[in-house]
Amino acid sequence: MNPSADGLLTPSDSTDSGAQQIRDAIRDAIVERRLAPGTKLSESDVGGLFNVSRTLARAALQALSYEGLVSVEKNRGAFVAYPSPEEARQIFAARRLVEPGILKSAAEHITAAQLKHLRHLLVEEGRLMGERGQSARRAEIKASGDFHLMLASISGNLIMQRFMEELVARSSLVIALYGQSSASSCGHSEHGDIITALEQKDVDTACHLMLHHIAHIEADLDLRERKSFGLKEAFEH
Amino acid sequence: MNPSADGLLTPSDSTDSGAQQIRDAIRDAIVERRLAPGTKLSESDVGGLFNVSRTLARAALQALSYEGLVSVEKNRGAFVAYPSPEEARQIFAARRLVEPGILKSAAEHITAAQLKHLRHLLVEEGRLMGERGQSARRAEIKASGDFHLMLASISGNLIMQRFMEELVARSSLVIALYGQSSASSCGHSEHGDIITALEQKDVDTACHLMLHHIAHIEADLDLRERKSFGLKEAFEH
DNA sequence: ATGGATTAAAGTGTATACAATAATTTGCAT
DNA sequence: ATGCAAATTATTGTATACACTTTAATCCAT
Repeated sequence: MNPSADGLLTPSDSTDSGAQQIRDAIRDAIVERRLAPGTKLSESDVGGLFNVSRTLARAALQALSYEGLVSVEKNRGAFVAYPSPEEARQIFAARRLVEPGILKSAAEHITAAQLKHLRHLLVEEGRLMGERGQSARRAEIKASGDFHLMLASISGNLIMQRFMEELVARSSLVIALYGQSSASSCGHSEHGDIITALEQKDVDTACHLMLHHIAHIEADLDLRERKSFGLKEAFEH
Repeated sequence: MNPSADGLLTPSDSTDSGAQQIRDAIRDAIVERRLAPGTKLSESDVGGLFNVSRTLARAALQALSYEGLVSVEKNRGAFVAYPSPEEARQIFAARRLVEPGILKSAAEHITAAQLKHLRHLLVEEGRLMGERGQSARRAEIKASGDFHLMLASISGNLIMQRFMEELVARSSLVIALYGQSSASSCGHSEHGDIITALEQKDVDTACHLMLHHIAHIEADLDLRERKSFGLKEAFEH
């Protein structure tokens, strides 16, 4: 039985090539934090939820494990990834390493239309910050990531784009686990500043702002080992 | 029937968890260029070669497609990837973007033992350059990549390490397709120079040398669209 | 012979079936 | 009641089976 997965996923009524679809749906659920880290994803449950056989469910889970969003343990099954503090540090180290370069490349290629699109994403993000409720929060989380992904897309490098997709998704998991201030939105204005620097073709400033921005997100994390003690320890004293 | 796969792969006699093993074996075969770009990898053939069912063969091929080493076309099957010139450019752009950062991080963490290990890899690489024959060539290709992977490993970031593994493997495919001077070894001395710079804690120089090195490899490529025209066109005039 | 439609073969997409492993429950002795 | 062992259940690992798509081969008409 998996009560926590009830109604969490949205099996889209579609005509597509199977596993990919399921993978995307589960990924969205993880990134938007409808599925908590550590949640068991049994093949039968996943298959049942999407009305497919275990074969496809398994393929989807396997795919997600390559992205680092799901960890599969031999003979034990798949779980929503539960990144360790060290893993979290490495994820953000990777972003610090990579995002300035992406930004630089994006600055070289960016068109007026794309700049407008970025601004559009920004106001959308702002609007969601104003709204209240679960679904607005989820949309906000996604929007915040989309800003970074849009930059990767503008950079014109598909490989870096896919890599950033992985990093952004995993970041969402890390923030879900270790984030403190519920305001994941704190970085909103920083996004705006980066766009402004881009508009002015000031790449160095933009990169600087980006590093600052990532540092801000990281600063909101409490990366102490969560021992996840069970019942007994939890109620001692 | 797939004659070209005959005797190319080495089904290791092992006790492991199935698909992973097959994936690794095929990846090695691709990276060491025993499998040419475009080669069809049918699920039955792969399964037969490793004495497993299509299920596992398929899983392995799927996994390789996530790494960009194999491309699977719906209802048509899996093929050793045949990167386009544009894809090739993006792979090397990604390396230029990422490797200086990795090198910087490696320089911060490197120990004396690791430096020694790097030097050891270097002499091994040199030794292989001297030898003659297919298997030496393959080993040399692998050794050349291992230098870059070792740096990623030293950087201490598992995520960047895995990313570099993907980039190095795909680079091998690109060189197989578009490389001109058969001497993939031309970069050997440059590897040495980078190590020397590392020894002297001169990170800036090391990064510079690295960028130069990557540029050198790229310069040896002829990135023109290969139309791969068939028979008729090939014999017109 | 050549071109095109039809038919046969081969291969992939997905579901199901069976074997092996891990988790859970039951039963028993203390 | 508590702790351990055996048996039961559930879940994963892998193979096989069947449906569907693509590719190749065959056949006929021109």
